[in-house]
Amino acid sequence: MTLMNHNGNLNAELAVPEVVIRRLPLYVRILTQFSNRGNQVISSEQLGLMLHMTPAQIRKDLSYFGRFGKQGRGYDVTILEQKLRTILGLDRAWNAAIIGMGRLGRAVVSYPRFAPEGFKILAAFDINEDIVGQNISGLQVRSISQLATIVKKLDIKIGIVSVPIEHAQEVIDNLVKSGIKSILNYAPLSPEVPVNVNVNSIDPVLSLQSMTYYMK
Amino acid sequence: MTLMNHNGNLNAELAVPEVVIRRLPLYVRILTQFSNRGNQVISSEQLGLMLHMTPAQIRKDLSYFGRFGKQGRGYDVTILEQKLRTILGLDRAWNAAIIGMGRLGRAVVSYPRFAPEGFKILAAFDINEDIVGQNISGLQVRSISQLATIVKKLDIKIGIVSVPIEHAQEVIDNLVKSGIKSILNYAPLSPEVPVNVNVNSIDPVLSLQSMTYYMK
DNA sequence: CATGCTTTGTGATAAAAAGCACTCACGCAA
DNA sequence: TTGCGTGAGTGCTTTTTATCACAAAGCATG
Repeated sequence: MTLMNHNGNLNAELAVPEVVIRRLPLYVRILTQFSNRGNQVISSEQLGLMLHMTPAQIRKDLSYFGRFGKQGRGYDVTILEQKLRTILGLDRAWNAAIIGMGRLGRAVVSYPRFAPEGFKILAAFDINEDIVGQNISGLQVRSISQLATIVKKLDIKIGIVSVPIEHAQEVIDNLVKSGIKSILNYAPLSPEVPVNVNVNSIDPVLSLQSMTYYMK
Repeated sequence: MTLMNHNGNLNAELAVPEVVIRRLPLYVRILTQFSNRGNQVISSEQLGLMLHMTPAQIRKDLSYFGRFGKQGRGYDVTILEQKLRTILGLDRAWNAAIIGMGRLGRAVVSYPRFAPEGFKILAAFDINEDIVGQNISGLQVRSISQLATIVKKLDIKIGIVSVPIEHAQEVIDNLVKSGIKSILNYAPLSPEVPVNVNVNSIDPVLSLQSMTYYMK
């Protein structure tokens, strides 16, 4: 049934499975580390070793996007890293807004690993009028009512939700209305969003709650 | 090949797929909400609606553990919640220790959703001697050298790793040596652990990095 | 106490993901 | 050059996961 091959495919670029996309950032990460150590070439076997996966899977994953390796040699670290960054859209910066500036929100904005990866939190919002107006880590907290305006003005593409669960769905609806298509959600719920909107939830409690199953 | 049926199976309780285990806490969460709203009965359809999954999948998942529903009616909310909690080991409290009391560690210990779910952070450790001895959110920060001793003394079963990536593997090795079998890891790496140890990583950067793929 | 409606539990089927194994490209060395 | 060793790319197979669809079970109603 004529599916895709490495580039230029008959019936859709939708064909790359989401699991594969979720693994690409892992590859990028290892490649960056490798390149920092001065290595020029890496094999699928080495990658697999570092990520605890089979070399075959890595090769398969990469083959969705092109032929990046050289037989008998491996992958050029720098080139592959660059290609994957481009594929993932990591060759540019992305602006984000955070909604919810309570304890969790404050922790998130001061988290030092977003900015170096090109994710810039440019605006902060809260529902609570006591918090609105405060300056937190260099961000002036705005009223949620300004969301749509600011999203447009600052070209914000990502929403980070760190409000309590009671407000989460409402805030997410607001983000969607403002045109946001990508949401990083810290609230413990499975939000309702249109199919063209992507939500990724961070939920350490769920992780703990499934680990306990194996502790008996 | 004679696999498991709902309880009492010929060749191993290992037979429940991990994906299923990871979904059970979601069911528990919805059941709790439902019961708080005073509902007595819930159907797989309602559950599926709230979690955006098919009713069939929910029924299949539950069928790994028993027959909890009544045909034509659904599941008794309270009973099912209780059963699932027991299956997951959530009918007791679990003691945890956190290693790394920098910014991230401080945020984690003050995160208000662990304790109510029965996860008690009883001890905090750090490598940095400047931090050791400080009192943070009611926890006396200890030297990492005391890890094994304290793990035994306080019956700690879960390790939470919030150290910078450079120290993460070393800290994880230490946890493993201390007898810890379950680790919640906030450092951006795929740690090396023995097969009988469970690591779950929380990594919001990876989430963002795969979402950008769909934003073009 | 039958009839109809609902929803479970589950074999069977389908879809998705992972892994295998082989071919052939490339680099190196003699 | 030629020959050898390594490792990518990829059809094919296997395994895993999700879905379908239906028989049987419970409840409600007259």
